Amino acid sequence: MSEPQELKNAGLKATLPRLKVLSLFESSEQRHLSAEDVYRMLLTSGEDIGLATVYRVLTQFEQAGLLVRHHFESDKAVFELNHGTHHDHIVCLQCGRVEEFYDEEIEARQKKAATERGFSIHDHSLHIYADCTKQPCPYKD
Amino acid sequence: MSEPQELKNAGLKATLPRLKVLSLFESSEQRHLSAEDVYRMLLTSGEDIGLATVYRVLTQFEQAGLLVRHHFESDKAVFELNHGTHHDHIVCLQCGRVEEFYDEEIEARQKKAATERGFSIHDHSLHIYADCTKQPCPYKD
DNA sequence: TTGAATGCAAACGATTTGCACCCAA
DNA sequence: TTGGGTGCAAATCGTTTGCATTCAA
Repeated sequence: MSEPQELKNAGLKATLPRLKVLSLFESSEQRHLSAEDVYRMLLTSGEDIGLATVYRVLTQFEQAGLLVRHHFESDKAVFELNHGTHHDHIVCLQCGRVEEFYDEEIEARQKKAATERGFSIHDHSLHIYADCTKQPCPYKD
Repeated sequence: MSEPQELKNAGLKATLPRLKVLSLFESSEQRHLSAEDVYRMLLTSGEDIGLATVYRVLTQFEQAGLLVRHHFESDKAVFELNHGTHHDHIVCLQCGRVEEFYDEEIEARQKKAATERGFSIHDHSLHIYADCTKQPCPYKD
């Protein structure tokens, strides 16, 4: 499906900033991007898009279900394409490396613990904070 | 152990603001408090303590191991007394209710997933985000 | 006495918002 | 044409920091 069509299906006008942000996520090898990341990457590739617009577009994409927002214990939010399949994250607190994983048993036990305590669980990923054991950490923050 | 003594053991001078903040956590029925919460509760009980001091004291207590800091997906950090035993949290995104739990199997599987992917895990609690199923949510935010 | 701790106000970094201008439908 | 979208700058919000003053040891 074309990107303009993806946006229309999400109920959003196919404007230039939206197309650029969407294709950035679809082409970037980094799955998790902050607003600043997106803003800087767009500037670098010669686009003239304001930071406020980036924030607005990211929020709209989140509401439309195109992106998922995470916080990862840092001050700034990161976004990733919503590929529909639920998964959790392991995040290195030193370098920011993120790996995804899924464990059926963890999901089931989470759900049970929540239900027993009067909660209805969200389809919200767990974040496990850790340190890379590789020396040195393979990414810089 | 007396509170002044607890502070000294933690390597901190027993100043009035520190004593007040510590005893607030030890006497509050709410385990999880933000800096603003602490600040307002101190003001209410007639103490004259600056917000900046509250932030400094909370950070020092965290570094000294007296408190643990969490983010709980909201914009502001909350702190709880460090009672030494590791536990995870289930947080209602509507009302902020927090319940603690511990599941051996979840811990083991987390650790395994992390190790397999080149991470050394932190003793950092998981946060499970959910909605209260009780009507209405029993706490207000 | 004296360096550490505080209070206040200014500074900060991430994010949001008001408003005049612009563009996709 | 026209209402939503955008850029810019100013405003927010939580948190931190500089500095002169105060206090615990």
